[in-house]
Amino acid sequence: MSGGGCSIVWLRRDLRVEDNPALAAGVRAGAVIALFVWAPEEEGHYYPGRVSRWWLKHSLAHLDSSLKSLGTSLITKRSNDSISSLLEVVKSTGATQLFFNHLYDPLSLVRDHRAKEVLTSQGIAVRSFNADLLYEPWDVNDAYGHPFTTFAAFWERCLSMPFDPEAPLLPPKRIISGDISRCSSDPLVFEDESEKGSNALLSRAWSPGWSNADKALTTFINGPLIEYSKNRRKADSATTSFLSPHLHFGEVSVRKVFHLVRIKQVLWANEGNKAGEESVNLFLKSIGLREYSRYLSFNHPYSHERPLLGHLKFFPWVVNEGYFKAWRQGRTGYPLVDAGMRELWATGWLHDRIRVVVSSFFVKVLQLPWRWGMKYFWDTLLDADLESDALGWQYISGTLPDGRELDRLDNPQFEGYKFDPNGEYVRRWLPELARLPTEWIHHPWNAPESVLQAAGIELGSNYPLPIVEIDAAKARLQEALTEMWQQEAASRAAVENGTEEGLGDSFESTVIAFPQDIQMEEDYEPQRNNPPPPRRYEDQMVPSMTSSLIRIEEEETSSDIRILAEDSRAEVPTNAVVNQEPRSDILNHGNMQTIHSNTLPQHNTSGLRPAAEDSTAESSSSIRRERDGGVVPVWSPSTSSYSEQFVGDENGIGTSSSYLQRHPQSHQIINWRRLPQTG
DNA sequence: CGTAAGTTCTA
DNA sequence: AGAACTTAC
Repeated sequence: MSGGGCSIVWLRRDLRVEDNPALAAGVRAGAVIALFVWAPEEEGHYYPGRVSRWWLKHSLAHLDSSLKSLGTSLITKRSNDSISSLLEVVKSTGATQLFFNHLYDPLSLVRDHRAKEVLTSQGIAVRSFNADLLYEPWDVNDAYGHPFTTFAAFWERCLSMPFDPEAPLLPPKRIISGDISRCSSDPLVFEDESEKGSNALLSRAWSPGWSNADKALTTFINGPLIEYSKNRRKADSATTSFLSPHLHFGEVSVRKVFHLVRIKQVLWANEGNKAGEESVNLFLKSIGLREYSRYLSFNHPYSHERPLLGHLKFFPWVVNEGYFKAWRQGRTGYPLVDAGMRELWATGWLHDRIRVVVSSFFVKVLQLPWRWGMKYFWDTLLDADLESDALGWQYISGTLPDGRELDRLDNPQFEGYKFDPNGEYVRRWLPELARLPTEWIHHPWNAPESVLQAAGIELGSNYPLPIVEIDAAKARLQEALTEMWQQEAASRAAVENGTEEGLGDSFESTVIAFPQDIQMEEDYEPQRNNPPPPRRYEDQMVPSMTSSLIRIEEEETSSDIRILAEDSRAEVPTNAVVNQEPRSDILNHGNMQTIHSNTLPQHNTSGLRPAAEDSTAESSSSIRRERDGGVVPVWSPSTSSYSEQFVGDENGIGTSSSYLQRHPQSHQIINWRRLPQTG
């Protein structure tokens, strides 16, 4: 027991009692107030979607009942400002300490850093922990101490780190409750009446909550894992782990997953079970990608809204809301794509392979701005996860150094026969095609009229013709790429000549406002090769969390983001390269640099704030845990000049008013309940 | 044993 | 789509 007052354990996306370092620290320190603050407005544009909120609701209820059986209960606060709520709880409970686990999305990095500052200044001892990753982002560096810029190298390093990931902690045996007599819980509303009906079906397929997550993990490890390498290429998701929503909300710790899976791997290796061993490697790789998504987000806090490779700024996206609508509705005329999109809206779930299919179709065939697609995923996926989805879309869009080739355009027809060779998946989600023979199931437009008639299909009527022909898409993609490189070269020349500093208007061409008036009418008319509408400057505003960060800067005089940045510099380890340029300068004239995709990243001076790496290089895990307790990961805008290979992370957001200010309802834009249900 | 064809992979 | 690797004859 330390110093009288109790501790607040601020729970966020770590909704578990097992292997929860912040909770364990609170319990060790004495009496505990377990707190959850629901402040979705803080998420800005990324207000959680319907199914995600459904999950959260149940996960919290589950956690609350676990906490109750351990001796306390979950305090819930409804808020517009997490930090005010923290202060309020401090006041009403007399807490003297705050513990929480790290998050790595851009908003949390800033918010949590500020929380630490504000609470510390009020005399509260604040400690934070790694609970979400095998290794903290700042611990994984190349031989020169620089962050990795490709996944393979990153993951290889993770698997060969000199110290193992922390072993998972057991749940506390009991929790001494802090004094909550004067601290009331707010009722949290996660779904409105109209959403309840749609959500009712979810509980048939999913069981949120940490102990259910644990069961899902065990089931997977003892079942499908061994076949993972063999089966993972099927569109049907029978062999996936189904852990992603659990992992998103931190219902199970990734360290525990890693641990148990590794044990299984050793077992299989000893038995000489090569396939099992390989399966584990592949599964762990998908865990690694999740790690990498946090790593990227930490190193490039704008990666959810801006291509990491600069030239993509100049890609002439097709701004066609008709295409976008057809994609969402599953009416593109490509059966595998459409089946995937129908499954997504009906269930909130999509196999990883199909996510790749529908998103690469979106980017490469329709050439719609990838952020629209990412936003739709955010709104509809049960496991919507900003960092993972940003990584996925950037990978597909070819905006990562190791992403897919820009000019690669996969043919959905061939992918169909690859991932759904018998057409079962298509038939399940596209009943209108159910009677079509397998021979034609993935390319009905080629089917003889008699076959279509026998199957009851009238193309263009009850199932659309392809919205864009693949050949046309290929040609258009080539044109677009040519244009992109020309613009990129022109911009670079302009910068070199000093004619133009930064990007000027050219940047704006990729930053396209999310459509505002999406209606889900069914009377969709396929549009072919419509010229993109003219792009007005006002339309280019980014719907973004970072815009809302700027708003903080503008509106909250007491918490100027520049002050935040300067303060955080105190925590910069001495070996970090610090760009002293103040943020306001950056905003006014971005020092943007663009490069060719095939140039390898060379010097990526990190602008990260691991903070307070005070002790020496001891690698004993107990000491390390102690060290982690003092660290709050902070990304500080003033110090981010990451890599010359990448877009300057601080560029391009210099427009004055925030998207949120102008579109407060933007998160409600997609009313996808009104989509026609299939089946 | 050499070449062709097939398979599997790509964050 | 294309490379790299494996299998078949």
